[in-house]
Amino acid sequence: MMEEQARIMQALSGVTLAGHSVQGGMGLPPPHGHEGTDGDGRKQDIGDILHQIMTITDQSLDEAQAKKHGLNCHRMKPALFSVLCEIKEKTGLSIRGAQEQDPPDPQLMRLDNMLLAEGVSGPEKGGGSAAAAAAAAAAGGGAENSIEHSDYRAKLTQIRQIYHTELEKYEQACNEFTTHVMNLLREQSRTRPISPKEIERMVGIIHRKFSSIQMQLKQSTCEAVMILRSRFLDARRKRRNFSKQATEILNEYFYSHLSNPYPSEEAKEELAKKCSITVSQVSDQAGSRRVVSNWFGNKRIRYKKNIGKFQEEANLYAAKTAVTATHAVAAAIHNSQANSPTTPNSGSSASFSLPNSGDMFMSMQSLNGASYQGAQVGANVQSQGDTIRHAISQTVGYNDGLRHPMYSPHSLNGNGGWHGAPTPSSVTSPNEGPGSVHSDTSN
DNA sequence: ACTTATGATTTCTG
DNA sequence: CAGAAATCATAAGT
Repeated sequence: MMEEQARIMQALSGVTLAGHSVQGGMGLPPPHGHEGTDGDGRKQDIGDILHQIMTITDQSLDEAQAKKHGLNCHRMKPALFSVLCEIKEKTGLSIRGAQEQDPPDPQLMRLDNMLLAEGVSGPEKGGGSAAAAAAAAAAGGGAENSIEHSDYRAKLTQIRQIYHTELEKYEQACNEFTTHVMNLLREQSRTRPISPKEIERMVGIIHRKFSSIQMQLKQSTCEAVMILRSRFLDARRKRRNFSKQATEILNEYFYSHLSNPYPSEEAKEELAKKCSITVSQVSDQAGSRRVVSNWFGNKRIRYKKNIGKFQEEANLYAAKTAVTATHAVAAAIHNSQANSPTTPNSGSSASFSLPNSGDMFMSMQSLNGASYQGAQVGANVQSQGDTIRHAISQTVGYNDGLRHPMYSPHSLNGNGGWHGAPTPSSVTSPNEGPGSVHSDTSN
């Protein structure tokens, strides 16, 4: 502080009359002479100077420059200067006191966090094209959502680039402006006292201003990202039919667990994996499981609503699984011939406690006119459990007295699950006919 | 253009 | 909260 003052003084003395450096004390008017004529003249003089100073801004540049020079050379200048120093010293305290620490703006923090989370402000994650290629390569077969994903990434990269450019621009402008102001202040410091604190404050103000501009940038960037995101989400929300393969897998599971088509979370996950329903997006896990849940929810209700319509499909998948099951069982039996085949477990996933093939068989019969060539399909139509037993009974001669493999009228309704399971018998003709009840009264 | 299929969402329910 | 049921909105088939 002291040396700064000294510096300013020095600079000043270089400009003004060399001899008149201010002597240590306050630069008040010299005490000699009473409040007489001399004093009045001086007062007048000072008032004049002040007036000039105050009006200097109203004048043209040249004029002002000239006036400034004049003032600089004025004999009273050193005195005034030190007075100003005094005043500043005092007011400076209050300013300093009033200067609150800028609180870390929560809004800005929020934006920063979001930008970081969105990968806009974070480190560059591989070039767009490279990333896209990687994504495409990774996905292999069903890469359609990866393509979308890379599209998204590309757009995000674009946003990021703009953001960074703008940010840099602002930064640069801020620096430029700061140096400019600093120079200005330095220049002015010859005329008026400027403490480093003041400069600091000035710089602080400038920075704050610029950061508020930056905040706007960040905000609009955030908005852009949000829009992009939502548009993407919408695009994803748009119905995309699953791949043939996926529906196949799901249907397989559904029909082979017809008596209890409620896959466990575990099973859902597995199914999701199998179907490569990697519907990216956050929570690949929960998300894909939800997708599977949706599918089963829809399937259950729609199946129940109009069994007839699903008959063909049911037969198809039942037959399919039956075949695989038979093979599996055959293999199993082959492997463990010694073991008593008390628990015929199929290789496929776990627990279908009470497979009641009755559903299918019966409802198939109840199909309106065009009954599906009964016997043959009927045999195949049995769901896994029965098929297995059947196969076993044929192969090994194992037969628990469960029920007739071919014809089991009322499924043991013991299986509570799948409650609404339309009792086949009552279904006689679940309103079939031409205008079958639209499941959805759409719109 | 209209209908059907189908994935998702919303609302309701136990 | 999971699942049923209703509903929405779009894809796909005609």
